[in-house]
Amino acid sequence: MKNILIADDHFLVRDTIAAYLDAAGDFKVFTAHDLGTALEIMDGLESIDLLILDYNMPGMNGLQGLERACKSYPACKVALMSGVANRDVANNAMKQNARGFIPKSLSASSFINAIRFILAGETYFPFDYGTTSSEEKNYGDFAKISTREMQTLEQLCIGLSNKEIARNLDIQEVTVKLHVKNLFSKLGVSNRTQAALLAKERHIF
Amino acid sequence: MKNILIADDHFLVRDTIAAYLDAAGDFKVFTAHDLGTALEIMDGLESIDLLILDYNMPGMNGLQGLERACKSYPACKVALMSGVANRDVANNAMKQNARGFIPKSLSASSFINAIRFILAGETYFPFDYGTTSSEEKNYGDFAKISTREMQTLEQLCIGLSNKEIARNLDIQEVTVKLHVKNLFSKLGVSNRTQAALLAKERHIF
DNA sequence: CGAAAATCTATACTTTGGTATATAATTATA
DNA sequence: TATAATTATATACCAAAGTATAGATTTTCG
Repeated sequence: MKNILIADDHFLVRDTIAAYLDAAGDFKVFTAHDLGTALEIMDGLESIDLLILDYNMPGMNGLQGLERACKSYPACKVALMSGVANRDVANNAMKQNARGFIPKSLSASSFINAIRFILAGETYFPFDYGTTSSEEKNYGDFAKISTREMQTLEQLCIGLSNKEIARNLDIQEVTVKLHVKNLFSKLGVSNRTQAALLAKERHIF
Repeated sequence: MKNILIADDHFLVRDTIAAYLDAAGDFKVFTAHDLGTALEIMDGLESIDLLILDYNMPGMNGLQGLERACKSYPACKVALMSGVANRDVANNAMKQNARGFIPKSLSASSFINAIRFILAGETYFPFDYGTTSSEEKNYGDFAKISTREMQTLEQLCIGLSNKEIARNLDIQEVTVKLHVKNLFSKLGVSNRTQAALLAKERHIF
């Protein structure tokens, strides 16, 4: 049973992956929402076998966060994960001590395989990733959902109205409507019920 | 491993109970939505140990359905289940060959116990049930949800709009609104998202 | 048959949801 | 420091959701 720590600031991405790994059975999964708390967990009781860091995450500062993690915990395998980084970033990550670069465009099964590969002591690097340095797409899974949008989604998932959400988040109702609308397009749904059902289905909340 | 057949025309009641029994582990659960299909299943491959019949269900015609089932399958234990029947009905059911009378007001754990009790060869009858013949309450679980309302709920659970539901059921939008409103009060929720989430949570659809 | 429940529709109304556009302050980061 | 993304707000508008009441039809069942 290997211990894996996933650090990503987006619930949607993080918890979906965590749930998936958990279901695989032979992993014990921990999560963090920024580099700071990730390193705190590393210092804690559990010995982590694999640390997966999101490239875009509070505290990362580009590849500085990766470097810091690699130096602080040389015994731990560290992989960089990103949905938007280009080939240059991936290459530079591997030049430091990263054991792998994981694009979020990976399928779920490929993802598991990549992780097993890295845990086995190999390094995982998709050579065909980002054929051109400046190529940047909107990868499969989800478009980036911001913190505030995620908080809004959380309240959508208990069936609250825009007015109630506004009160809870201490913002205006119009602002809630904005977040809600953006959530719809990012999730690919057309109303709040579908959004809530989708989030529940993927075990986000 | 005992075989149990639950016959109830309301998805909400039937499948919630089925799921609960299934989770208990030592039962194999079958379901039917009216007396006719229940008896068909009885004629089928599986030998049913316990048949639970809803008092209000297509084909039952009061206690006639119970009588018919008891006579057709004397080897099978038959219990009557109801959320609205009064003491008279319960008494008459026991006078026929019913092995038990199960009010829907029963708690989940009491329900399991009642079933084990009956399967063990005893008869289950709650003596304090319906202290007065004419007493009729709205019992715990759910108020009766009609066929049409259930169909509406099903479509709510995939996030459809009233207009879309109306088109699918080939009725007017106002009618859908009526069903939706009735669903809310029966489920104890205040909007369609909550209704969908509740139904999903209880694994109805 | 006759009473009760379920189903359907109509009209009318208020509230909420969802879209659009524009503006601005804040924060992150190259 | 300049640029981009996030967050927030305002105004305005239309569509959809939800409530209420009343009437009509059909089904169910004693």
